[in-house]
Amino acid sequence: MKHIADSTVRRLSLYLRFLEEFQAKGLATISSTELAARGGTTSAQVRKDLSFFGSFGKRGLGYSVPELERRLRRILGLEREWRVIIIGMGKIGAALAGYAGFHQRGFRIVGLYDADPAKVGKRIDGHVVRAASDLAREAHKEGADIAVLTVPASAAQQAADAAVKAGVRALMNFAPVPLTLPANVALKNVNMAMELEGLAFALTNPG
Amino acid sequence: MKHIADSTVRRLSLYLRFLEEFQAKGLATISSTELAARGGTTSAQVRKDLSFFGSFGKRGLGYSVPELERRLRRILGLEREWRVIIIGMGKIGAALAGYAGFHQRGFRIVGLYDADPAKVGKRIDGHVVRAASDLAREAHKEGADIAVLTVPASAAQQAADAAVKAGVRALMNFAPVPLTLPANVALKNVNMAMELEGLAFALTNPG
DNA sequence: TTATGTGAACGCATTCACAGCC
DNA sequence: GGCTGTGAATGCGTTCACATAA
Repeated sequence: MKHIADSTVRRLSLYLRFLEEFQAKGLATISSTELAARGGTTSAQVRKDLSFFGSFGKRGLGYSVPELERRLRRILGLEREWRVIIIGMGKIGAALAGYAGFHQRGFRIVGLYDADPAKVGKRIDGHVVRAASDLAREAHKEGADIAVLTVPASAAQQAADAAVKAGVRALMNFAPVPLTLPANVALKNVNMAMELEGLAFALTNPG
Repeated sequence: MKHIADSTVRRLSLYLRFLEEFQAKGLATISSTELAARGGTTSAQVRKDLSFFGSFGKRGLGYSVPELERRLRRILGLEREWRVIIIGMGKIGAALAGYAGFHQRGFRIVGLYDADPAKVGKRIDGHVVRAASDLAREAHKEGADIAVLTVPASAAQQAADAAVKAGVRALMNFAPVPLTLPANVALKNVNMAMELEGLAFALTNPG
């Protein structure tokens, strides 16, 4: 398949959210213009985004809400369940363990890990925290697909390596360090402080 | 000033992190090539990013680490302290209240808010949680610059409006809804579930 | 008439390549 | 010689505009 831009994938996620709302309202069809208005983009953008994956609409009418929703689910890979582990049970990690937004989207937490013996064995949101040293073995057994890294920067690369060894093929990294990974492992960096810095920049350089 | 791309600002934040590391190692100068290697980009990209703001380097030599660090701080608006409030003391909000990464960067928490009376009055990381209904008055008094929104989707727009009324000029929104704001208010949306969906897409459509 | 699907045009971020300076 | 700074070239995502279909 043609390469799809990151920005396109983000918008597809957005469209899916809006479609769920429209679905809940009982609307049967929706036009690219309506979807665009809801998502702060343009109708041409919506049509172009969808056209990468096929022709789902009816000319003169628009898109069938339930059908487009189903198509987007399939495109985004949300028709199956994804098994997620979280490594690092600090505040952010523990908060994510109980984040409802994950579960709603078919992401299932199958393991929580921490290197601190004081935390190992404790229960967080119904999961027993396991020792980081058991990660490779346990996570492999659980068939983990995705790992969320909420460990200190100094431990991030090691944790990532262990996750990869356990068969994880995608990482969401909250640690503020660049990770080195095999080419076939997907990576998404999230950095709260950097987001705030973006806002500080916007406030400092208005316009 | 010329318009600066979002992606450029992100990289500037990255460069600053790396400069701090180099500074800690006692290195006096650094080349665009070294900075690029550390940040997963190219030397031309580094030089172009910096050139938007002036000429900080020495031909044949590179950049002075402490000077470039200072310059980046100024560019990003990190020479002053920013006053931050967090609205919504659910798990994510409470976790962010204690996130060290904010404080290290000069972001100071000046208020925590929640609509739930059961939470109001409680202490979280040294701050007393205040009633959301007092937001406009209190936040104004505290001179809040930035608000972090960690409320349910249904409450997000209302909370955003109250924050703006209190004089906040930048919002970091964790709620999965598009916000409508005055043009002069900066906005950054963060959505964990959407990030995970991006990984699911990458796993489903490899290459 | 209405709204999709898409090639073409556009604009902007990235990369190239080299002149200029240390 | 080494590395910056920057116009020029490139590549790519977005927007335009219209042929096409309901």
